[in-house]
Amino acid sequence: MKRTTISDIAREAGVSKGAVSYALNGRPGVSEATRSRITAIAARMGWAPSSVARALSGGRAGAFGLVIDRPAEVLAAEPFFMRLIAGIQHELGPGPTSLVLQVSPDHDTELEIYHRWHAERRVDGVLLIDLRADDNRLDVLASIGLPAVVIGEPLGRTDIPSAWIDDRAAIDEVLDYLVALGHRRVVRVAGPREFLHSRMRSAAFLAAAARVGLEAADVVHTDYSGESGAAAARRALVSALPPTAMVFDNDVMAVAALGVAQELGLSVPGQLSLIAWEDSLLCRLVRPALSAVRRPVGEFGALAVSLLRQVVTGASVSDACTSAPILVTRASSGPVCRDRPDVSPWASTADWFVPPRFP
Amino acid sequence: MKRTTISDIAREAGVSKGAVSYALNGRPGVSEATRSRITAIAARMGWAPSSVARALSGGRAGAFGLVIDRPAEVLAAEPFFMRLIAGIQHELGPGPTSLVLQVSPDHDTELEIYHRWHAERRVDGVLLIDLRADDNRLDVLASIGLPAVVIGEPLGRTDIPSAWIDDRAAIDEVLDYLVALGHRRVVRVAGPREFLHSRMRSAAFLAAAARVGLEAADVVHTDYSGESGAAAARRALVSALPPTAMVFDNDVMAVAALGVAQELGLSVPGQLSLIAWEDSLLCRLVRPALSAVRRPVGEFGALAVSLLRQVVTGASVSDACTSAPILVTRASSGPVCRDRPDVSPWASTADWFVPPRFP
DNA sequence: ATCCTTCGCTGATCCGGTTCAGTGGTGGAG
DNA sequence: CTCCACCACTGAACCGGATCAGCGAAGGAT
Repeated sequence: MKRTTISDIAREAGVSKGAVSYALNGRPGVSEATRSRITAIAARMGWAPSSVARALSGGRAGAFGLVIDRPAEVLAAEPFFMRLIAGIQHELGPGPTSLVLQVSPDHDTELEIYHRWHAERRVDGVLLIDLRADDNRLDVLASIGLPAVVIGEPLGRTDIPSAWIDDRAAIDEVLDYLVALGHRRVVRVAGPREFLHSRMRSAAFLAAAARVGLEAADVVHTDYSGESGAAAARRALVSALPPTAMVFDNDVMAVAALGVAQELGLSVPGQLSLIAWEDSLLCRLVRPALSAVRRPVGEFGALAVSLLRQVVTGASVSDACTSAPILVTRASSGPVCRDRPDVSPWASTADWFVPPRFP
Repeated sequence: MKRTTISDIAREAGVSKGAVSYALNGRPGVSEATRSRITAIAARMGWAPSSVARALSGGRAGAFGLVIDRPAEVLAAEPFFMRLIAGIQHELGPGPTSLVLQVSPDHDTELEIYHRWHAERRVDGVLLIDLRADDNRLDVLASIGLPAVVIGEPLGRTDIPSAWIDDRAAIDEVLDYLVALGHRRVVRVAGPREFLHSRMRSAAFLAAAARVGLEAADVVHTDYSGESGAAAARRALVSALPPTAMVFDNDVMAVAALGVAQELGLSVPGQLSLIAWEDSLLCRLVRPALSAVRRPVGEFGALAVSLLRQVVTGASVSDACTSAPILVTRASSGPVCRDRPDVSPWASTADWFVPPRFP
């Protein structure tokens, strides 16, 4: 199964390899007549450029890399990554650039992967995700000279620009909505404190809470798991002054909290409103269905790819923002129940203390 | 940021490029003393082989390809793919082979991608998923000579072997379990009829139903979506002789059916047992938690990679099976309620006919 | 008619490895 | 001592494109 090369085409057309290269790449150096003749022959012979040969001589690999440093279990649970990947693919399209994906067990391995990819010239640039507060990936990548784009929060760098979603605006929208419904005590159940996006959303939440004059606004950091979301919800709901609304950093924790509320005999949304971050099938399938902030995740990935395209050409690129996330309200959020006592009625009984059901 | 090449090492060591190549690849042709000296220099200079150069001369691309032909929305909803990818990655490890992923909008595009990958020499082989009954991918790949492995069902081919999970055994286990609980009428809500795995599971289901002597065993094919799962459940449950147990081909449909059962006022598992295929967070988070068949999806991907490794070396490989899937029973399945009438009590009322809640 | 420019194309080189035919030197067998 | 086998290594070709200097021919200006 011999594959056709430009040499075959050159022989067939009776010209030199160089002429074929010019013709097929749309570069000047051949006449239009010759170009169309060569193009026709190439099409007839089913030629496609060898990505490796092109990469070797051109210095480009024709691929972008994405390392995901999350446990496999979390990856499977979070639709975010697949939607992101789908968006990346959509932007890459059928073009000459493909996506190389690697799941990394930890942070150090991730750095090793970047080093290896660079040394092997396997990728032309990488997409960075889940930026941490003290993240050294930016410095490492800058030092080895591997182009990169952050999928996350704006950092104001021109060498490593960011694609970002305006979560701050979404948080404002959510709090305005909750306040309009009469909520005065809101708890945010955030992701890991290490993640910059989680931190920034927490800061935005506290700022918005101060702006709208909430009576109480707390932030609890978790590991994104259903278990920790349930635990956070349980602790908040059995406290002396429980919140009337809770905002979660993903869908899994919100669903887990819904289960906790049901165990505690709390009606949702009568006594407790729940809002998830990241709309998903999960949000729609549970009863009551969960209100959620729907973020343009696919667009997020696509935007990052288009930024990275510019960075690898050597351009100085600035941060870019996706379209705005929107709050999708469903049955899990509603007005505060007027006749609800300040101190929860079940706080005096002991049967709410059920063991967590999440194995 | 000049990257070191074997020429740099050769100059440094005072030997030829060829000697360096022999030394670094552990091939005979250099003395042990020279080899260790060259290896040390390479390590000191931070050398890593250029994957493209190696691919160009060696004829191997150093990558495997995976095309996923499912809508982005389904991809996001199904944890299967991410778990599969995680398993693939784990098997590939930090080695010289990486994974190239492509999401395809349709079947024809998928074939184009294979042609392009082959012509571009971008991948050494591909992993095939979601095999269809009249799938021409096998023939196309065989004709262009691109090594492939099926992730799915055993086909008995040696040129394109299969990695497979023994779903038949799992179906036997599920039906034995349901029969032991007293169920006599079971409906299986399957995936699309086009998918071979869906068909084979349906055939296995009907065979097992005959073996254990079920009173009624029906199969309904769907598109895997929550909507169609809900519709299938609704139709089955309002029929004259409704099933007492339903087995679903994924988790999403089972959860949707749970919502339908609640709308119909059916207790789960009192009046209806539900079993999902593919255990997931979703199964654990809903109330009642769903019994599910947990399949070794990660192992599935890993096994396929190891098969593909052998195929690309030109070996004739036979099908390989993963470890057995297991049935994880939770609150959604239980014994048939003795006092349940054969004709459902709600069939006479009209209020069960709620419109589907899935937008 | 001559010079100069531009066009269209050729031939060679390069990218960074792999691989193979040689080649010089060493050592053992005869 | 000679011959031969073998070892360690060299030099060059090769993979399939990209790129560049150069070259002949055509055309325009003078």
